[in-house]
Amino acid sequence: MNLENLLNPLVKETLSKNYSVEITDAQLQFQKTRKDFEGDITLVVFPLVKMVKKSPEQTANEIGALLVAEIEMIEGYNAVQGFLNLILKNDYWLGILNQITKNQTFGIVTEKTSQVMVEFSSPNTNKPLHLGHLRNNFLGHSVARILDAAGKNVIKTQIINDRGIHICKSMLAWQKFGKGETPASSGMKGDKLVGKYYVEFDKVLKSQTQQVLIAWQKGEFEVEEKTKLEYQKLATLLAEKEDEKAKKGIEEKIQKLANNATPILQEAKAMLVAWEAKDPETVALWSTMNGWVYDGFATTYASLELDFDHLYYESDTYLTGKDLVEEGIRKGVFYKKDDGSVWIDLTAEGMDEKLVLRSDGTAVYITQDIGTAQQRMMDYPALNGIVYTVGNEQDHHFKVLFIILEKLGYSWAKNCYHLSYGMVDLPSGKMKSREGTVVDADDLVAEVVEKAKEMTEERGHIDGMSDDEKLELYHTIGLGGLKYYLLKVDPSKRMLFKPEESVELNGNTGPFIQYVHARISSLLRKSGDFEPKNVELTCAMEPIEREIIKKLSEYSDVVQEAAHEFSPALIANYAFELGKLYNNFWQSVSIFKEEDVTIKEMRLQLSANVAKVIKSSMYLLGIKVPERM
RNA sequence: GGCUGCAUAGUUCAAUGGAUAGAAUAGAAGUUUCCUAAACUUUUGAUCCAGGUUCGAUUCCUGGUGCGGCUACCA
Repeated sequence: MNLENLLNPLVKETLSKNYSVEITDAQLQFQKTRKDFEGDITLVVFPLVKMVKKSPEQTANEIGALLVAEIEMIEGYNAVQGFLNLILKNDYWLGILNQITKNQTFGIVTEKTSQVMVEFSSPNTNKPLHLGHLRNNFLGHSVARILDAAGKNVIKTQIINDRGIHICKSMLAWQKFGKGETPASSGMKGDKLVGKYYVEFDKVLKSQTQQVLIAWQKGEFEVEEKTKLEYQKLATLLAEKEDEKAKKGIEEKIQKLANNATPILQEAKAMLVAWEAKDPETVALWSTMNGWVYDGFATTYASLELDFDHLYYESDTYLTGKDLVEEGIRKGVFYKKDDGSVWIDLTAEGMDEKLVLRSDGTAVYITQDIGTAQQRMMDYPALNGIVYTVGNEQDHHFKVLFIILEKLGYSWAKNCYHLSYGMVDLPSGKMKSREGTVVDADDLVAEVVEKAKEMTEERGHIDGMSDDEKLELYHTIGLGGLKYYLLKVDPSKRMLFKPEESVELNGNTGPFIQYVHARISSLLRKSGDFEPKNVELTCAMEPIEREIIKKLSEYSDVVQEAAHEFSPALIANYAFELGKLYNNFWQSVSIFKEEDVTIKEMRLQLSANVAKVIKSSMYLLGIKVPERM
């Protein structure tokens, strides 16, 4: 029970009685008391001014006096402008502290009410994970834990994009230039090896595109008439335009046209068709190379401390998607064009037409998404919604997907939610694989762990730890810092990744919070006979202790709000604020030197509860907290 | 061009329509006979522009400026 809910009926009753009017919830606005004022909670009196028929300040004073007289737990008040700051009795807060002490799972809803699926990561199998995937992974994994803490039965999943033109590109390049290279023969991590051939493909594609363009400029066309005419049209247009921006757009279209006309891309496309036709040789190569990638991913996920409950593979679901498209044609949701391609008309929804099946009959991205959603609902009949953790460049895609699902007649479509997050930018700008500015996930983790090692050794707090324990600690600190850095920002916003700040240990960082936990652990170890028990309600308290209990009491609400907003950032901010308050307390109040046993006991309880809530909140972020550091 | 998102201290981020717009970092000045100084204290410094709604706007609405994203038979 939070303070606002507790006070609401009491205040309502008091006011109704004294002013003979019904008070609505809209009129009763509570908010947190700002820290420059004394008080535990603040009533905004502007909505009540008309009722009392006095100035805001006079209204506040009048109501304040009334509440102190009639509500037991309120000890005093002060009125500043239209704000009535209420001060509660010490024993209220000590009672809260005792409740928190008793509750081992404080803030967490343990009874599960409904089932929800959270999808995150979902990489392509043609290249290794990078920084962008890290934000996705940490976000999705954390949101899964937050929803679980808020009372949902959560299934963590991902859709592995294991088929499609992208993996064919790597396969083709390996076939052409690989000379049989394997992870075993080269000592390379599987995902890195496959990624290498994807880059290789891109290089060849680029050079062939140039050749095609040169040929076209000379008037040599070895392509379909349609392409030739299209090119000539664009070339004429380009010559006419003056505007730089318009020119660039046309140039891009020409590039794309030439791209499509290259022999190597034609080969890759043929390979995709062969794969969909289940050509044995193609399928064998496909499964070998995907196997390499999965081994590589497994290593990365393990080091990131991430896990999934159920994996879906696009190769298993895209056919369901194709079937559903057929069904949709019969239902009149989709229509077929003359060339055989299948579309949906979304102009009524203010959008364009959208392709759902290519003219060659192969599936596109959204085809399998339709199939996967259907498959999931069949696998988990009790499922009450799917959360898709995917970057905001796909906002449009998910809008379309959800409309399609609805049009296909699925009632659960309205429970699908796109957890859209902003891109991660580097100080140098956008990450671009073509320009080699992509930050590799494995490299980044190695870097932050190494940095944590250096910093920890410098401090020398861990003498006597075994080598294994030390390695684990460095990993906990480094990875914790990285996760916190990526999670503390509002997910929906674009963020800037500054490498030197991601390994920082001071300020608003993961290690700062971990340090609070390590200190309290040390304290509790030294206190020896400490065990949780009730604090006497008559115990004296410092203002900072009151602040900490107040902050602790907010944890449940923060968890609920984070679940509602799908925002780990709220948890991160909360944990940091709690840690900061505790550090302030630590600095100004002594525990072991305290002679009053009751006070000493209260301070230990307080410390133990701070450690408990920090551990719990960091768990929701997927971050471990050490006993020593 | 169309659709869409964002704009807050030097920098990176906060702020259910409410008080004197908070933190962190960078800058300046301090704190260690005491439970872990990866800490703490003090201090300098900001709402893109112009209107509108409101008792009250960083927040809502309109227009402008700047920066992203989408606008693929890519995913």
